[in-house]
Amino acid sequence: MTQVKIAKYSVIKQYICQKIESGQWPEHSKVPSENELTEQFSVSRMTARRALQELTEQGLLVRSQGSGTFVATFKSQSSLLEIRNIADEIHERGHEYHAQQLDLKSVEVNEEMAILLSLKAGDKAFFSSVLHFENDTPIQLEQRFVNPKLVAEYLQQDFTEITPHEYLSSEAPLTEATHEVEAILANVDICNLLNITESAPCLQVKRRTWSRQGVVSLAILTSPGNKYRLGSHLVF
Amino acid sequence: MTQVKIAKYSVIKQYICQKIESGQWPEHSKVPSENELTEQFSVSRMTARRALQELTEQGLLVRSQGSGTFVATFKSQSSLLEIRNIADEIHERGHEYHAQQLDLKSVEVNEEMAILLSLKAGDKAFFSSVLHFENDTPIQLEQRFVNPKLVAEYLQQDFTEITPHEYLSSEAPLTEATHEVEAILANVDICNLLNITESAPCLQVKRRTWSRQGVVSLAILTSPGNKYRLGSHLVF
DNA sequence: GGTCAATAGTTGTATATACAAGCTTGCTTG
DNA sequence: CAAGCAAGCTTGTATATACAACTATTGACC
Repeated sequence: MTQVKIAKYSVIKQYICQKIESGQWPEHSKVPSENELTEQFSVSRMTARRALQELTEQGLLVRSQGSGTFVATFKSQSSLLEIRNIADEIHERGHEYHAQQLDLKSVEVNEEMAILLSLKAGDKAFFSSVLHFENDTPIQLEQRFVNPKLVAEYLQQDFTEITPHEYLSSEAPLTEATHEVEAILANVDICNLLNITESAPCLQVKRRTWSRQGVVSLAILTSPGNKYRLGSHLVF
Repeated sequence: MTQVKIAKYSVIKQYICQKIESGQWPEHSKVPSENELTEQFSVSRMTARRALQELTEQGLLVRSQGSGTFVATFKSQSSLLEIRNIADEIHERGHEYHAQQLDLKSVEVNEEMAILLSLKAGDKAFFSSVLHFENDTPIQLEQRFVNPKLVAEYLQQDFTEITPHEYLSSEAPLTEATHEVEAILANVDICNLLNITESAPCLQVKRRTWSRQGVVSLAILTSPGNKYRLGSHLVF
């Protein structure tokens, strides 16, 4: 029996992450200062600092000399990869953006999707489908499959201020996701939705998140014109 | 006149980066230990450590308790984004990989490419084109445009152990790159090269690197079957 | 009431130290 | 010669301390 020693700074990181993930510390809220954490966990300031420092580098926190440490916003966290937030980009082009909810139902999953959602083939999954428009031109069809275990949690939400799709889109901040990008020819139904000919190539992005397992997103972008942009960062 | 104070750990980072970028410290080579940097720069161990630590988090170095710190390999650096290194993936599928150099010539650039390469439209650029095969099936056409200013440097290389295309592929480790992914229908020439029908959709990835500006890569992948995979990482 | 300065609190940088944990090397010992 | 142990190096964790730089608040003064 080997006792795995857990580093103190790692315990503090876990603590802070749990607070953020559970929503107890919302975006922009102030995080305990280095001195407060020092007292609370009976560690030296450098140890407390290390926890805050690393979480800042991971994009969960934002620090400002003189003012304090704060929970980062979603936007600043998802600097690398984002299928969905196309609204900003469209507005930057000076165009109007709006979305239309198409489906919100229960469907039987096929074999591949079953594996991705930790289900058995034929099981029911929650399905949400939204069409995104740029100036009344449909540009992206987004489909989302959700493990029904998460739907219970979903139904407990108060939807007066948030749409169902928005809730399902709001993965936890601690998102580790894998994306698969593929060029496809869409089927008839999708072509009609996106108002394109059947020979037009489309970009399909499949996204699996790990922190909130059981959610798979599928985005189909019309092309050409719609590009999936990625930036990697390496500066200091 | 304000004097900008430069942190000591930052100076050490710059020093190490310069050594790696210039090739003086190749992949896998050992980097000075914390104690050596402590003496060399007359700083405390914690300051030297911070430089190594941050460069490790940025993926330039790899550290191993007990053995030392080493320059990371390309592979471990490009954990996020890589157009080109499909060979490994093909081998993992148990298939054979090989590549064929098609072109290696000078071409006039169009307006768009001129901007990307900091040239004027009609200027000459260096052009390299390589076809990648999986079990004798062409799966990816890769085209590379290079600013002629870099070609001088290119010609000074010793090509006994490295092919021209490999050299042009070996961007500096400090790569900040932007990728644009798009679904397209390839033109006749490319369809012939990739041995696909003209109605088959293709995935086009355009990559611009910033650390070695003046290189633009264009990869065209046949589809379906070829996916462009991305992973984001957030673990501790 | 408005302006400015002092102050307290915050993060940023840097040092010196100590011990733990893992790897490498070389020497001892059987 | 081989096995194994010990020494010495490396990085990892943690503490205590000091000062710098920046911010927001407070309070005094005009």
